[in-house]
Amino acid sequence: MVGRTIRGVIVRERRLRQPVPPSLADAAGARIAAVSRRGKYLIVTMGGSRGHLLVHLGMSGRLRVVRQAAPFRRHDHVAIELSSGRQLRCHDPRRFGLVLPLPAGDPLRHPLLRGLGPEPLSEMFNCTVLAAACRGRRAAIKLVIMDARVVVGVGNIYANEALFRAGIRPGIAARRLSGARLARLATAIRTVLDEAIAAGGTTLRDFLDADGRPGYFRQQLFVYERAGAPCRRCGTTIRQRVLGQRSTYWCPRCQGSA
DNA sequence: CGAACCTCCTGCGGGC
DNA sequence: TGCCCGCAGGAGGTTC
Repeated sequence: MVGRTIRGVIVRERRLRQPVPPSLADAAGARIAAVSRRGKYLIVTMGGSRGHLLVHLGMSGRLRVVRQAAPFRRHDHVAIELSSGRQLRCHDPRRFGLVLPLPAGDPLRHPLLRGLGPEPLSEMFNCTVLAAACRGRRAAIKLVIMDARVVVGVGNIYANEALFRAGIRPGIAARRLSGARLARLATAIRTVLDEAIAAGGTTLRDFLDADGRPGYFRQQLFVYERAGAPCRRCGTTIRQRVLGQRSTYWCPRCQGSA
């Protein structure tokens, strides 16, 4: 997309997580200067102080670049027409996603991005930061690492998997964990994300990347969606419960003894 | 302030 | 076969 010009914007469904504002049409004529990311938010920066487009895929969102004439499919809500003769299609059955124009200036000052914690694969995220976030907190450790103010990018799959690798039970109060165990956890978060990215992500049902390919990290999951199955490390039956309204999986033997 | 709970929405698989 | 129920990758918001 970088270097292309936005010829026009087609909005077929405005009712996303936030309504798509009519001003999105003002992007027409702008050149795409850069595409970046903060947490799970995508940022399309337009040249000439034309501002940015903030995109989030929610749970079911998908971005595809297709030829201009490709027929619209159900749940293709927004299309960005590019000077290449192709369109960026925003497809999102559940409509938990977001397409929002942002004014020129630092997009990180926007309310949705301002309070975000460090990127997990950057130097800014380490055991010291994690320990500070856990100090005094009675919340379950899984909820803490899924809190975007603490660290971004750790969704339900990778929270479960990182806790398994660190040998930590998901429901334990964050403040009860020693610095040494939190150091293991910080490392596990980075490792699991690195490996998942290398595998192209995790396709559970319908995830496809921008080129339409699935991800293969599912084959490397130790606990997620494995309730009742034997632990890959010790054979103990994987357990499941709900924590913060999200499915939570753990091996009672590999993850703590308490 | 933290913690618990709710909400948005469609699709799919399982049970009956 | 068809219907109902529960659950699903996120995350901002409300209430106490």
